[in-house]
Amino acid sequence: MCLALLDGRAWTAGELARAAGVAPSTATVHLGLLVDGGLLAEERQGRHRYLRLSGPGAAGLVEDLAGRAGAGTLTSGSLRAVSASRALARARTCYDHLAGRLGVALLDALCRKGLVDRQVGLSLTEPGMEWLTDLGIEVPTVQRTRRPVVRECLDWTERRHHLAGTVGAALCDHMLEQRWIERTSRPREIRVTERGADELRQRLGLDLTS
Amino acid sequence: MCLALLDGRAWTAGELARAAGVAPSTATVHLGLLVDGGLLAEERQGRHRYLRLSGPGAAGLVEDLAGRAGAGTLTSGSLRAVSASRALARARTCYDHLAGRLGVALLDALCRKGLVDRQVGLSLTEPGMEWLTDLGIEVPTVQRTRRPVVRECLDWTERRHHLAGTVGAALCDHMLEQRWIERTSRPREIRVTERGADELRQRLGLDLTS
DNA sequence: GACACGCTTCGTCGGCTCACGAAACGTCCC
DNA sequence: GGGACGTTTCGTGAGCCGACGAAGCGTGTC
Repeated sequence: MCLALLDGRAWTAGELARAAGVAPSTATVHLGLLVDGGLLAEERQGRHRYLRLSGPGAAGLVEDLAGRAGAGTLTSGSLRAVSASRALARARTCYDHLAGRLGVALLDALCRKGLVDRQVGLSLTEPGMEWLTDLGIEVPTVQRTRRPVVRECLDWTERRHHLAGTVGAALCDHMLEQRWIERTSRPREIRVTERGADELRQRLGLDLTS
Repeated sequence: MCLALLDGRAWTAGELARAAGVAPSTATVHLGLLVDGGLLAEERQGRHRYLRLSGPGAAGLVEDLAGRAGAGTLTSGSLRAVSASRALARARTCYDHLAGRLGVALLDALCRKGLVDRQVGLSLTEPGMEWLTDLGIEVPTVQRTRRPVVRECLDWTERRHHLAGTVGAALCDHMLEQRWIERTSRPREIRVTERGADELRQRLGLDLTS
């Protein structure tokens, strides 16, 4: 259920129960514990109980645990499940930023262009800030919650890092808004649009033919 | 046992069993699982089995979980336990860097002096690199393992961040070597020496009278 | 108002987890 | 070699965990 919630959206208790393959009553208990423990936040609307990860910290913890546990279980199963997981490996959202091969390639490209620096921790360079401004993205500064502006997040299909933090989230938002990418019917899956491929090639030298 | 191992040193299986208050046979099983899971690394020497956290990533995960679970349990108990935990709250090591009020104050001072920047993630500034060189600390660059040079680590007594990463570790090493601080007889406890207090005041304007 | 629906509460039960002690093994030190 | 010591293996047992279904509650819909 926590993995399902990594898509960053709020799910109802019933959806999570179905996703996990357990009875609704079972889900109620577990979700209650997770809320009590501060990992999930809930919002009640009518007869629905919406649940989401309580914040980036919680998402980070789930990512970390998932990375260690190895989500290798996803790669086996029915044909349908396998092809779905292949699509997810290609491009997906991870909480509120991009993941999968696309996410990893994006961070690589940003580093190659000198927009993000990996030498001393992960940091946004001066050109990087300009590049974001050019795109119309307001460069976020560190806020109350102390969420890092740029952060590395371990990608558990690629086993390499992709870009998280407020910049990762803002970039993902922007790409969705400008229709460089779009969501498919499946929860966390992402598809790069024609326009997105062009923009990424021009702005970052990123070739997505693979 | 994981919390005990956060002191960054290797413990024997028996020590960990005693620390956790379980039978040696019980500890054997659990430690075996943790090693299999990749969280701990082991090293056998004669009849001893030494265990340590497998790396900074593992330490980070334990820190994160401990922070969420709230180590509030430590603050109650016998008088002896309470005074021990007070000493730990004052200054201790966390894996391989400094924690407790000292650790938090150190990071604050570094930021105030402009040696570390909190605005865009956490990063080491140009003056910060010079400051380290002046101390005789070679400024670490990002290495194979991709361990961040500077990283924020949530301090679970102070509920604020202290400095981790390779610089946090190097600084802690240096302070021990130069006897600015020294270990006490208790596992993770640290005491600031006279000399250390002087140096910290002069170099960082850090006053430790509290 | 009746009904469908989503969620929750409660009671129950199987099974797994985790603890222990006894015994064995290997190492180190007389 | 003998004995102390640290660790491991194995068997056993208590207890908790986590699952379910039935029943109940509140909300939305016809």
